[in-house]
Amino acid sequence: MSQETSLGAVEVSLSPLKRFEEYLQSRGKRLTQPQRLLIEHVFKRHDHFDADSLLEQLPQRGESGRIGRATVYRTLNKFVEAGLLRSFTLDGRTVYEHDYGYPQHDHLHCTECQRLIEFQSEELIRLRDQVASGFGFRVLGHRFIVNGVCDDCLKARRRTKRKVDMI
Amino acid sequence: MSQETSLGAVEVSLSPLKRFEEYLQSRGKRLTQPQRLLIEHVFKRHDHFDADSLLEQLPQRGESGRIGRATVYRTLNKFVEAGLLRSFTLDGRTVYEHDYGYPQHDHLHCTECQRLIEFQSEELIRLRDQVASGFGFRVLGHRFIVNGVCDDCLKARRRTKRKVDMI
DNA sequence: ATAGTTGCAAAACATTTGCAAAGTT
DNA sequence: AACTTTGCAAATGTTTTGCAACTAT
Repeated sequence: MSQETSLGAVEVSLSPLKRFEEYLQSRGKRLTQPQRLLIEHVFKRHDHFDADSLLEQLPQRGESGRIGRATVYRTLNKFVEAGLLRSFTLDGRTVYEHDYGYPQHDHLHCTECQRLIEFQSEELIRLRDQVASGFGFRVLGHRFIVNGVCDDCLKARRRTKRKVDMI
Repeated sequence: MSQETSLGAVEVSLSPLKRFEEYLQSRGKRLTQPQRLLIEHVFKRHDHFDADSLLEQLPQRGESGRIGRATVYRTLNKFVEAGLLRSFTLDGRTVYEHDYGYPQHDHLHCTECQRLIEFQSEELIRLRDQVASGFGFRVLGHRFIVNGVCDDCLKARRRTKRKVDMI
């Protein structure tokens, strides 16, 4: 999912792994090696990714063999259920990003370079809740994606403009 | 796409069909019976739908035979390109709604009954553009979907509450 | 031991595409 | 006639599922 702009972290009491263990225990589920490896990999750095790119990044030969595609999908779903990750759809594929320990935010999506720029706006939340309450609607969440062209791509366009005009 | 709440129409000069004909002519494309039938069907009433539900609603035996799934997909794409329809993704499927002759708006999505409630907010647009300009980002559009539980479903829940509590 | 988890391959979905036949201009 | 569109079936791309083997508790 290439480049991105990210916000600062937020203080949390438990590590993602601990948080996940709690989630699993509360439902009689089990923590396994593949899950441990995935959680470590996913929380190593903040970025946006999809199941397939994550799969590609995984070591093809871990000590406990390779991690299958199905496991990646199944585990990502668990992470979302556990509140570790948040997901949304972009061009037909599911994109994941950190949720646990990361502030609520929205995105500017550059349709040229695919970059996702994060931003926070309390005003948006206020507006959302105000609109919803007008409909007697109980808000559980939202997704707000602004699409357009980022600064860098606009600059690149200007740079190329002359050449293009000359054709 | 079941129930919904819709906003009023907006004055337009041309009918959707005329508008589409203009679009086609400007690109040397052709208007056909299936397209005519689809445009008529789609603009008969304002609602949200996906390619498959539209296909199901079509008469299985028109005078010119049946309309195939591929044609529905291809034609919907043309409608979007022509600015007649707008589309967004909901739970992995593409949802369409009127764009031409209909005001810009956003949605509250009830995750219980799947209803889509439309609302308009100029403030949202202002906020969006303000945030974007702070990043030197050129806005082309956005999608904002608030999910939660609608008024009706909340009421239904309350009605059922007692029974549930007694189990 | 008892269940949940894995990896693989197959299945499930939504959508797109190749192609010959049919329709439009 | 020239070229676009259609319908079908096959292909695509993403995500899910069935199942036997494996693993955590």
